[in-house]
Amino acid sequence: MDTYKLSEGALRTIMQGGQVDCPIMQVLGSKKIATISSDKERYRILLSDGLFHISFAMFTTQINEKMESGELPMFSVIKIKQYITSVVNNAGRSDKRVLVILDLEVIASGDKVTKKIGEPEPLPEDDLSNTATKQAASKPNVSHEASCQPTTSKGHPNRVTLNQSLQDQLTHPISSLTPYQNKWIIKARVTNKSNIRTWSNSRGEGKLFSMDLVDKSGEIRATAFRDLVDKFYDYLEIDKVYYISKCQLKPANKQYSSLKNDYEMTLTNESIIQLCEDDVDSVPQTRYNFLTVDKIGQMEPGSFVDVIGVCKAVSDLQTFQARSTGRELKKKELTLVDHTDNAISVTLWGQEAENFDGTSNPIIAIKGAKVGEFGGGKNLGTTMNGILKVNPDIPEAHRLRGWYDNSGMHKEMKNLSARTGGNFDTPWMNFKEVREQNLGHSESGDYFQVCATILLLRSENLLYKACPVEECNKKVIDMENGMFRCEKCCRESPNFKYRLLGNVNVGDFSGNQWLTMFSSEVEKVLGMSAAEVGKAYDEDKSALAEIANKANFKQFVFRCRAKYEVYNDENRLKTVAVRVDPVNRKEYNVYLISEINQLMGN
DNA sequence: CCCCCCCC
Repeated sequence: MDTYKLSEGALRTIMQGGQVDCPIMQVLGSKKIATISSDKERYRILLSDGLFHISFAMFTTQINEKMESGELPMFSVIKIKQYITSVVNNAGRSDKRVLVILDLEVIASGDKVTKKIGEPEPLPEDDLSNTATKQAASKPNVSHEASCQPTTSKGHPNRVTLNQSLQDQLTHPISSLTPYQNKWIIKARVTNKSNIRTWSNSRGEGKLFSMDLVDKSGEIRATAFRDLVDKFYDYLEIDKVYYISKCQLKPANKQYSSLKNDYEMTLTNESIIQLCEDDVDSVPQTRYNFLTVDKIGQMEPGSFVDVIGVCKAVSDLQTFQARSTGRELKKKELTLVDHTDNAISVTLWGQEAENFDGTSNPIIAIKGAKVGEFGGGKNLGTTMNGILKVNPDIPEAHRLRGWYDNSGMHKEMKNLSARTGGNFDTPWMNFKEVREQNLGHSESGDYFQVCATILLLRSENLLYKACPVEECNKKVIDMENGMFRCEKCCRESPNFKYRLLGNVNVGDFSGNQWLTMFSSEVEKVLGMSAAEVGKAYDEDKSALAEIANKANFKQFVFRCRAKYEVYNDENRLKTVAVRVDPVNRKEYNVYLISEINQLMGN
């Protein structure tokens, strides 16, 4: 069996705050850590250097994935390529230093090693204690904090006087930040900064802004509220690099953020932000996680993606009223294509739409575009949190430029935004909204869906004899000689099929409406086939009234098409329930909750 | 503590 040499004694050096390059260690075990909220799982690692072992090593999120995929079974020998130690406040007890592993290489899988190497003992408490760690950490912490006082004099920020190695030792990668330890300093670039926005709702009111922070290891969103807006907004400038410390971390709400981080930060009164002008080129610009256009077809509406493509076409600026708020909206729609030969429609809004110049087919990179769905096709839209760059100087952009100019411009593209014709996105309405919105004037009719109760299903004309020809459902004329004539097919036949015609008044809390329904939908309402209704009628001519009555006060979701039609020289609104379904409570509640939220101003 | 981001 192979033997592996561990870096004996390295843990003592590291846990006292010292540096060891690429130590070799063995994983002796792991334990899932209980985490707050729905946060991803984290592991606490039992780690040995052959001489000592510690039980409070942690991995960053990326390495957690290795843990979950089984790449790091017990007894694995690893090379630790990058790590930091952090002092955590141990709930009032003495502070504790933890080892956070940022990058590692598996030297040998535990399946191969199969046993513990050496006879490691627990690293003595003395080497972990408050005094030892404070001694190791106090000097840089003190000197650094002294140099990181916030300054309001924009033109003359205090110079950071630390030498480079000290800074590197002090600066933590963004990817290592967690809510479980709070003594960190990051060196990060502000890649995006929102406008100052005010809010007012049932929980209070105030103002805020947020920004995106980026370093070599990752990215995170930070938000400042109320008076901290005044304190920091002007000082923080897009594209500049800052030392930042003492912010509060909390799980990120993925619904609202496209950044690749499980956490986001909130600035507090203790937060320290200091402009950094040393070695800023080592801090990257915008971090993209580009998805090729073809992949966007599989994305859920509401999710965020980073995308890069060629602007193949752009619409004129369009202005219209928002149906919900009545606000005037401006948009421009551009068609983005890439080397996968797929195209997708991207909507730009407001100022961004007005300023956008799509001539000469520029390359467009968007960080944090929101995926939408319309008519069964997918589309993208920019949001306030996203970043749009025209002709960015990055390799992906140069590659696309070459592709498009050489061959891409002549290619036929698959349009992911094409409507598939399904009844997607039919808006929910109540009858008051139906009345007020004066529907029915468009060429193809206006669609809406309503959850309503049947007030009256008319038994008159509920049943009719129809042409037996498969695709022909025309009412036949009883020739009174055993034959039935279809005017549409111009032929007589000895038989017919029964069909139903729904003439129904349905209502909700806000009003009621007469609808017509085709046979298939009346069958769903009655829970009987047309043939069954016909049979009951043949046996007892008065059966229809009773059958129709049974439908009353039942509740359904009616998917309706409203359209004005000329009838007897009169233009009247006809509303057809093209689909009737039992109420899907879960789906309907999503709509009701969104209505409630809107009423609450959330 | 926000999180509205719209339309066909």
